[in-house]
Amino acid sequence: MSMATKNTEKISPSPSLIKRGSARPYDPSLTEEKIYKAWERAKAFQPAVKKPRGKKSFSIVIPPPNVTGSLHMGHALNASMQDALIRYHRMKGDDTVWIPGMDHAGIATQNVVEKQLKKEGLTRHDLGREKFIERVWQWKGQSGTTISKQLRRVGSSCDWSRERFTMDKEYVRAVQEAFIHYAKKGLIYRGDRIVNWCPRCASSISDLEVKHEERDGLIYNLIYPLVDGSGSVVVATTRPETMLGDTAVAVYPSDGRYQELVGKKIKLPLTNREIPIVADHAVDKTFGTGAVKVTPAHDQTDWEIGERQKLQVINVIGEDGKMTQAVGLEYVGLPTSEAREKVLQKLQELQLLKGEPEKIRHNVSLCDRCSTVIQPLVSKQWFVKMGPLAKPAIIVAEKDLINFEPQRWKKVYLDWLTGVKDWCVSRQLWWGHQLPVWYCQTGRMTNDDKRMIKTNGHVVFSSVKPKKCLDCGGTDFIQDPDVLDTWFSSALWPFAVFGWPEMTDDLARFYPTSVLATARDIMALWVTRMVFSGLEFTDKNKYLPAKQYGKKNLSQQIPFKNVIIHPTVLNLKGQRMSKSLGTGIDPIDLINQYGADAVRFGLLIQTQQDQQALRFDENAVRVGRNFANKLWNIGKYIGSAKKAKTAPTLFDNWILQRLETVSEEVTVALDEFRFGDATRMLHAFIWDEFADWYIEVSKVPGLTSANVAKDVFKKCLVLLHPFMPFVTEELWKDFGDKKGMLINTAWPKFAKSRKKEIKEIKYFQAIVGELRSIRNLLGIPNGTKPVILLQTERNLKPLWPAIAQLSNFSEVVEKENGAKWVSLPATYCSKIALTTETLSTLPLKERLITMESDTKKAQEEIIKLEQRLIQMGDKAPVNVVQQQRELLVAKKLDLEKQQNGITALDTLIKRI
RNA sequence: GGGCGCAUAGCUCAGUGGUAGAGCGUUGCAUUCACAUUGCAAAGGUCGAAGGUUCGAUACCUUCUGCGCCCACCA
Repeated sequence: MSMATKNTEKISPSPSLIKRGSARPYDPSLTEEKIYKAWERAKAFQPAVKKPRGKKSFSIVIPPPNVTGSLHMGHALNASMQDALIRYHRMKGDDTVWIPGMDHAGIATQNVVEKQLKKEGLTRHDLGREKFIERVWQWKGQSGTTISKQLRRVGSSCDWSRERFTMDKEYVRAVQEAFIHYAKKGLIYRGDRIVNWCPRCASSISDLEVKHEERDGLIYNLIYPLVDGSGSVVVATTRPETMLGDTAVAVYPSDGRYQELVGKKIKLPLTNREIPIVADHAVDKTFGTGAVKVTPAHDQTDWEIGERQKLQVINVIGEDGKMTQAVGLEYVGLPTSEAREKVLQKLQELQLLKGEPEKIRHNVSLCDRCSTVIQPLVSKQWFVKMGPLAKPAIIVAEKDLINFEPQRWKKVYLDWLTGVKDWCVSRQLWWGHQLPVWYCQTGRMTNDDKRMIKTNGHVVFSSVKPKKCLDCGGTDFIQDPDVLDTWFSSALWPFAVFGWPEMTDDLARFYPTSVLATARDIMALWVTRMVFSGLEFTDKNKYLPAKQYGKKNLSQQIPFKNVIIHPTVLNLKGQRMSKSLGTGIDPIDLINQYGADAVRFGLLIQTQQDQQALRFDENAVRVGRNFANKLWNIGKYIGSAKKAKTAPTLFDNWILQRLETVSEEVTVALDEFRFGDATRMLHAFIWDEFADWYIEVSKVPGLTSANVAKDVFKKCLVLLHPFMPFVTEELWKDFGDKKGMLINTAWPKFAKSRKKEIKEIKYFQAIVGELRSIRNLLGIPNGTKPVILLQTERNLKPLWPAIAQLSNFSEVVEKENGAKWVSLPATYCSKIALTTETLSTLPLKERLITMESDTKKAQEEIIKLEQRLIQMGDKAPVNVVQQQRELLVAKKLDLEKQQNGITALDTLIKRI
């Protein structure tokens, strides 16, 4: 490597790109990475070491993405919102922190690694648990940084020094602590329950991890003979093989057809068993024959009937999806599909099938992760009792101690918690938090571990292997092989990230958090569980049972004050963005193409209140990119102007007042989480008012002050920074205070505007607009700059140079100084006129047609107004009538001026 | 089956009991100008349908239609 190359590499940090006379347009790829690094170097994302006195804290915990995940548009939107809030509050001077991190995502991650193994022809069982977990950690190390890198690309100002992972040592401790606490409190139990079993994952999965799909199937009618030979009952099923596990036939209690049969017994075909006919309300008497076979072991509803009717439970399908020993030699070991064929064949032989099977479209339950058909079955699982936990979580929402945005989500939250069933928390996976449950192999237990508690059946709850059994002194323990549901650990996220169960400084300082921003699909799965976990575990950070659910107490324990449920990002056709469907867009591709500022801005500007879906339009990102470029060019232009302190002009005062208003509106919008409004307002103000009017006027000498232009621009950069952090930070090098970076600059305070100048400027703008229209209408070539005669209601003489410049006339005059003037159609001006000389060179004939059609429209409007006034009579409020009358007068005047203009032109044409 | 949301310009969406708005797209004009990732101008809408309330409804109420989402045990 030559010395020269080395030297060039050392040239950095550099002055701003503007000063280096950068090529246009603005190129985000030259700035974004450098700026992000500069922020990190400056530790700009970290709060002060100690909490500053008298400062409010503002904290957000990121919804932890799956460790194997990569950024999708939903994440990008999620991050853009959170970062906007974080940057805003940081600038406001709040004690601000944004905690990043990742979720180990039990099933999802395990599946990914299992798929890899499959390619090598291996299963996890070939490796064994330890090796397999090692392998998952390896994969985590490999892919786990992807999403955090991507979050950095977006510009997320997370405090990476506080990054957390749900499988970190400290976090594991929190999870164990929580489980053991529930156990001590008697909220944990183990039982045989019907669960959704995924034969492929070989694990139980929660209701929320099950998806439903409509499929075609066959429904068979089976004939069940009565024991006493007095007849038979016909039952329908889509899964004939489960009949081997039937332990009853159920009918609706008041169903006349079967009244006499209730209490009688059925001789269950293909088995030696006799099963009762029971009456249960769960039966729909209008469906099929009104009699239903009951298989408590393999159907959710049947399980519930079984509970009520005290029925026997016979497991006929095993965890491997094959028939169990319980069915007899003929079927044992058969996959359900084969067992079905065999059962049908047998029944056919016995003439116990009634008619041909019918086609039916029905819902099939599938595993959300691997789309395998769910097999409901009974197995031993650990449960958390939900009743006592849900109650306070319901109360805090009912008392509005949590603010949902949009509000209607409160109902969804409450509905879910109100109907919640006990939570099956055990999963038969290897990747996750292994249950802190130990089974004493000898029978006695000791209590030398503080956290060890005795339960029935020689079970010890402990984070470490117990040393001795309390009762029998046994030292032989086996840990339960199951792991906890991933959501069990995510539920602790808002406080576990701060070091709970230790009473850390961070926990005291940042908990409860300020805002939780998430997509709506994990409302039930996650938000509700964080709330009840928070209420349970953060009572003065001792996580003891909160005895009183008083308002004061609870509000300190709710993990967040605001829940923002943001829209799902869809594509333009309204389809879900999905990699597998090929309907997804990679945000990183967009960032590469347009820059992070553009992507953030483009996403946020498309959001609005109460929206449930966002149809992502790449055009919005282009708007963002163009806007960044516009800022860049404004910067170049204003930066080159000479500094000259002058007394504020009319235009100065106007733009300053508008700025105050916009500052206030943007601030309020941010406080109310209206990101779309905030970005739209800034875009409109900076582009349509500041650039198109103020800066254009500034090209006329003496009408504006350079220092005001700079001040306004500077404030614009501050206001825009939460949304477009990079380009604003880059420009700050030229416009900001020499001392610090924009990220640390104070959010502007605003004063009420007086609005006097605003009316004046509006009038000015209307006149310029009218003149520009006339230019276009008459087809005056751009190169031609005629003199124009103008008479206006207000005295605008000082602004004439500006009017001339902006509407592209050489000069504005007010008196008919000898030349021959022809009046033109006008609305805002009392009189607009051009010389015959100018007009005679123009294609007036064609233009007249357009003008005449315009007058027709005006006439129609007048008629409409007149009719409306008649209709109103004296029934409408006086002020409204008055307003309409004034409107009518104005319209009539406009029409008259237009008609005069047309007549004048017409005369002119005839003369020429 | 229960619940929720949406329907306004070609597209994505604001909005209001009394002139229908933006961005993108389209059309025309403009390139020695900070910016063509630009500027100026313009065209474009029975505000999903039907009733009701009202002097007046795109807006408020009811029903319907279409689309989307969530929850649920239909064999």
